[in-house]
Amino acid sequence: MATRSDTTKCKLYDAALALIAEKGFAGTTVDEIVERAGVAKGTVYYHFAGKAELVEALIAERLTPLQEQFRMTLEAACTPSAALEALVRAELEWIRDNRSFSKMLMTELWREERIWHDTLFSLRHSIIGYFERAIADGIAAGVFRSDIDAAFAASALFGMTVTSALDWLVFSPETPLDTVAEQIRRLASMAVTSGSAA
Amino acid sequence: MATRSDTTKCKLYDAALALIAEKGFAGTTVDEIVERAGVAKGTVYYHFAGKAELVEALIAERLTPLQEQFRMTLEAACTPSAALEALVRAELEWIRDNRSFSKMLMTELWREERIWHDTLFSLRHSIIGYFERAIADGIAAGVFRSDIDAAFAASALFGMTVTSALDWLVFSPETPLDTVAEQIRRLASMAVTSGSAA
Amino acid sequence: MATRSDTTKCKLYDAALALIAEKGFAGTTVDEIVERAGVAKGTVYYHFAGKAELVEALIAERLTPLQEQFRMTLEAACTPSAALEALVRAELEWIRDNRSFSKMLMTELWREERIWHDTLFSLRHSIIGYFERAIADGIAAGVFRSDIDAAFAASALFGMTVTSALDWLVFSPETPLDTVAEQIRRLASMAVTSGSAA
Amino acid sequence: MATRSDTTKCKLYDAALALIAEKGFAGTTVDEIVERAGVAKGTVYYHFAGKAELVEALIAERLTPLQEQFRMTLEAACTPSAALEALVRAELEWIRDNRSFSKMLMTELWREERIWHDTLFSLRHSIIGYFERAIADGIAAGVFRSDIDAAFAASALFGMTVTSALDWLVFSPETPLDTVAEQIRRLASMAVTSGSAA
DNA sequence: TATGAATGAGCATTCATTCAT
DNA sequence: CATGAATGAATGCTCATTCAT
Repeated sequence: MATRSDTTKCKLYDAALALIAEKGFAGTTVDEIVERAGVAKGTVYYHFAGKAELVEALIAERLTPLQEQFRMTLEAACTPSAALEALVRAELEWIRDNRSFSKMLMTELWREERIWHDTLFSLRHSIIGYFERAIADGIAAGVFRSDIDAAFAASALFGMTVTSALDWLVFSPETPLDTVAEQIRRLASMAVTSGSAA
Repeated sequence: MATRSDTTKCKLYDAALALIAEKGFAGTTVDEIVERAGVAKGTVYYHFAGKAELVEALIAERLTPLQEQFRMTLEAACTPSAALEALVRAELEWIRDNRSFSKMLMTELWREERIWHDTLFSLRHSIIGYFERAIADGIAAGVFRSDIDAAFAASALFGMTVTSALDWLVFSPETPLDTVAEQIRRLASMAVTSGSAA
Repeated sequence: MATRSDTTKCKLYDAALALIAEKGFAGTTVDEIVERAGVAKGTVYYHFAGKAELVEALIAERLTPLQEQFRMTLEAACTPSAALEALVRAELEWIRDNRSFSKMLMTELWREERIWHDTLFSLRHSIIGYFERAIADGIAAGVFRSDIDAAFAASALFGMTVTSALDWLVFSPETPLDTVAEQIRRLASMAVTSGSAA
Repeated sequence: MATRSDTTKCKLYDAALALIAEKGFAGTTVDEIVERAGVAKGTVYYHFAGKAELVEALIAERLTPLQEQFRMTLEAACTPSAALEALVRAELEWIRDNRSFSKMLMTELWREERIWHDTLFSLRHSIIGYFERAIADGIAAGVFRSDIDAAFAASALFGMTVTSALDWLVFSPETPLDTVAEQIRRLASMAVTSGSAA
């Protein structure tokens, strides 16, 4: 099933991802990518229209499983609180396991002129959508406070998790994921749980 | 007092900032910067050692007032809760008023090879430090829960605010700052306030 | 009789001719040729040694009938004047019916480094030879003036016809061939007919 | 008056012209041009948008004097016959003195996709216009036959001259210009002069 | 203090050709 | 007889930097 083309593309994806995470898109040359992938330069242009399109294809290919994972995470959870916790954990795990990809996403997400801008933004929107659904469910069920905007809170929690995750991986990678998840859980659950406020 | 040299540098700073925010550091050429600044190409190299050094100087010049503002914000607040709220508001205001700069910071922060990497990271560290101090004060005073790590929570709140701010500016810039600040205040205050947890 | 090989070659000839007429030899890629011909890239190299050799074979294949037509035209004419007129008409007809080929000939004729340069020049020489023979016959018969060089006049008339034909096809293709032929006949016959000069 | 820029551009024009006449536009590399011109590669792109634009500028720059020469030639002539003869002679002289340029014109004129296509065609049109005016004057004056189309005859004579000139330069460059001019004069003057026809 | 023509190493991309199937 | 994935030398172009004025 894995054709020769697929194998070659995969080698290119891996090489490009590792290099771009380290040096950025503009800082990575096609020469470096093909050298790392072990193919000739022309091969990139046989399979893709150009360097940017290679990255676009890479993003599309690697992002589908991520979205799928989030979808399943949300479906598996019984309560809104559990769903939120599971989503945070899934996000942390994915960032930990796809560090290169996460870093690339962080640095390329806000660059508006890139051709994969739309792909990236729709991903972001769809992921935050899962958080939003969990929060909206919690509000409807009365377990989450009703004076917050679900969409706003979703984006805020997502950003909190990303920031914490990157801090974690850069400054104290030896900390177990559970500890990080627990810290975020405490902050996040309190932030949205209904009850007495300040 | 404003010498001709200062005027020229300022024009270069403004031009570079606007362009880099839009297209990134690597995507912005010296030609574009000097054209927008209305000076000749050689002028950049008369005032700075190179393109990177121009940006480094720009960052250093624009960062001092930011830190100063945070310092004063923290000093002016009476209670830890008020301090946290004021810091969030200061962060939001700054991002709103320095949108280009914020965007540049977001995209360049994680690029390790850049010469201003250290400057940027120490800025981040210092800003988060203000949040951390407010949270630690609150924990010590018993108004904030003691089962969270002040440093961790500080970074998380900072990231939550940045993410919300960028979402705000990109997707719904017409929303008043007060509304955004209030949403974050609700999430943040609950997150750290001591009381019953989920 | 038409083997599969012949069919494939013919498809390649047609595709190559159309593209080269429009974009020139250097401006046409093998990829474009095979796409238009509907065959795979390797097929070109199965049948020909390379791109240049494909064009060389194409020229050789399409040129034989042209020369044959000129030979028969000359033989069929009774008088030198009629011969000249018939040659002009044959040239016009061929250019009209082989527009792509004519255009390719025009642009490639003066490119000395090409491998088919000799083929093309000998063709040109042979065609002009037919004109020359008709003019020389006319001079010998006393119906054409004797103060012109037959070879020179042949080349001049040939060039006049080509130029007029291309102008015709490019700028006023709706004009009937007869009108064009008649105009050239008037200019040409006067040019060579013996009588009083200016 | 000759600025540094002008000097550099001129060196590039000379180098490009010589090389393109020999090897064609597509066959000439920018590297070859700059090496022959004795400047660095970037210089081409400092002064022109690209290789094609360099050639476009070259054509525009070298064509103005040619048109001017034709205009003066036509004005200086007393009679239509003399005008025609002078135009033919001017064309021959120019082709002889600008052999590289002529050859480039011949091979690039029919390539429709080039950016200088319009420039080249309007030149052609303007030059043929001078022939046309002379012929039309002769017809009006009764010295040229009235059964030919002035525009058609102009194009035909122009083409006849070009073809003869290139034949001359390629196959018998030792022939004096006067001999060639005289041959063409005989053919051309007879072709258009009013009198008994075949 | 400022200019802008010139530089050249580095880059993305093209494309005729090869070859295993 | 035909394919199409792979190749890599060659090419047009970019752009940070230099320097004479």
